[in-house]
Amino acid sequence: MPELPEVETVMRGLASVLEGGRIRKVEQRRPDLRFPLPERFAARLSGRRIERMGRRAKYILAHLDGDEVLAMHLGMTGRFTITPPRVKAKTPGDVVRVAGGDPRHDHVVFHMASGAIVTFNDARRFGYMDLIPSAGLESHKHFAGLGPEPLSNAFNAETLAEAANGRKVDLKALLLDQRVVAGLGNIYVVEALFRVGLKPSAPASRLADRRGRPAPKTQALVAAIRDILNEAIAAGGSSLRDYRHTDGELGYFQKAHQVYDRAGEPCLRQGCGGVIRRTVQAGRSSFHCPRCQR
DNA sequence: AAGAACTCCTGTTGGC
DNA sequence: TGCCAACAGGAGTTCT
Repeated sequence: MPELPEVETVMRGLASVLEGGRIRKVEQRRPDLRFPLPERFAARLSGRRIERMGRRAKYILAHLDGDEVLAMHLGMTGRFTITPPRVKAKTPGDVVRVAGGDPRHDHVVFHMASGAIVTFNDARRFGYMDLIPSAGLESHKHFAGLGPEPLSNAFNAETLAEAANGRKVDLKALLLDQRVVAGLGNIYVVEALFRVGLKPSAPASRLADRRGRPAPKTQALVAAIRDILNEAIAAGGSSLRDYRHTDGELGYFQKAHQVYDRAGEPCLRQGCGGVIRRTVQAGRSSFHCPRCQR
């Protein structure tokens, strides 16, 4: 569900109440999410100060005192809700319920010294959390293989062409591969390919010439990915079926989707007249305009 | 070893 | 209206 812009938006929302704050107590309501939670998870977090919030790929990072990082992944349906200090719920959990989903899926609850309460809710439990020593973060198994951040200079036409060179997968699969570029998901890949007129099923090798140098459209694709992510972050992240900002407000970037979930609807490019088509690649939906994507 | 298939889990949606 | 299959924004693991 959440891709880089949504994760960034959630992280910023969390930073407003967590950064510089101290964790008073953590309620861990089940032993695992997608993976087992760390040993003595709640006990190890209580009393810790959150020095800084950050993000890497689709991971939200809470840098703790004592040189450990709490890494959190939202999976498909993970969400955080914030109950600010001094909000008195009529019944316990009342405020959280506004946007937090079914209370049965409240798995981890952070009680801050400030009085703020941050609740992690995840129906499908594809999300996970881990406590990792700061020094070993980049070499941790979840992070070691990650490709460059798409908004950093490390992601550019040259590195993308290099990653695509000789690959047999299609463009869709290449861009979803977190080892190639970290943070894209189904929606933004589909949207970026539309912008540059490449169809999702085209071979990834089209991004490189015979020497592994960038092909003509490679630079445009890099630029489109950056633009789309920046626009989405600016808009506060997408809001789809089960996504909410941490404060319960709906996002609105879905209004800007040009092809995603628009099967059968007209292509929005001026004068195109094509009809958006849904296809399935590796069990996942893709959308493209057959007239302007080749 | 790359690439594709399968898997985890629950909620929602669309077709009949 | 009710029922049930299909599908959902992720990604690690297992196969071929």
